[in-house]
Amino acid sequence: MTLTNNTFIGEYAYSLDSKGRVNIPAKFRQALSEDNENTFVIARGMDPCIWVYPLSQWKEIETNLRSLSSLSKIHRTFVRNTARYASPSTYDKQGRITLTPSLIEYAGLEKDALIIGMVSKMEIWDPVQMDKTDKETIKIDPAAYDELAEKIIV
Amino acid sequence: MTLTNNTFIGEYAYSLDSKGRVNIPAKFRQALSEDNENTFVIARGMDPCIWVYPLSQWKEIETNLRSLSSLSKIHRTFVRNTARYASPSTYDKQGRITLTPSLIEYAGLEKDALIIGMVSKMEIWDPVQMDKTDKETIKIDPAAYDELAEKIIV
DNA sequence: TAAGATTATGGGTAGTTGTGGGTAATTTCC
DNA sequence: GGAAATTACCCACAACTACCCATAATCTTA
Repeated sequence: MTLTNNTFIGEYAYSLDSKGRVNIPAKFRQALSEDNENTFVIARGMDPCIWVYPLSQWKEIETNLRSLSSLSKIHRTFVRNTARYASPSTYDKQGRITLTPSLIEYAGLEKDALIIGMVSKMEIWDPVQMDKTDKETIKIDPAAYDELAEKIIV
Repeated sequence: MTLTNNTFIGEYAYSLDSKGRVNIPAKFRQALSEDNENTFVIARGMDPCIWVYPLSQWKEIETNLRSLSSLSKIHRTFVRNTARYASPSTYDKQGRITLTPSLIEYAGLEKDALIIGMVSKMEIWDPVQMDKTDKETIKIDPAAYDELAEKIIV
């Protein structure tokens, strides 16, 4: 059952094949609205993982990037860092997208790949990196969550 | 897969041949709208790299340059620096553009050339220069950078 | 429960892409 | 005006990628 268009939740374990392809969970594919043309945009995450945006979502980011002027050094750097590692990827008849060697290396992917729904996008993790990050998460200051409480109701 | 007309993202490693030619990534060529007539305009970047605009985009820049008054010294300098080293370049049947010796020298290009999508234009870098610039990026004010990220990455 | 449909994974192939070099046309300079 | 140099255009090959098919495992449905 699909919840809402372009909304992704849940965790899936897949494998990366020798050609750098990973499956996109069927549920996520079904959640993708028509205007995305079966296409995602993969990019570097803030954590050591790959971010996967629906095409339409990425286009919004592109629009915002266009508003930045290259006269400003920090703007140039930001556009470069954001666009540089991004690449569109249409899933094939079997529902797989092809990852770039650069992103595979960045995320430390080898054989296994965890796909995690992040509501508006998804993340692809190497299980080892995920474990490591999970352990660090415990260290997060509870006060920070208190602050979050003001913004969001769970 | 082409995202939007005249929009460039991703990073590509190519080589500069003995005639000063570099390949333009096939994806970038496909993204170029018809009215550009297979032509880009190459110019000095603000960083030590070459900026490559679609012809139509460059025409807009020309319009903006026209609006700057020559009474102001900083305007004069800016217009001069921008226009001086700019030159149109149409790609050949194999998809390569020819760079000018002046720009090759400015960017410090030798054998390898990195082509980076900057959304509305692209950049051509020597890998050594790119590395150097990447390392300087660390010095950028994290607070200002985060603020940008919050605005741009939806 | 059994048959059919869907999903995850592997591999083959034809067309595309990147790179090198060659030749004819054009420009430059004496 | 003619030789030299430069530029634009063309061909060829190797590497790669997108697309296709095949199979096994899983889920759905009657």
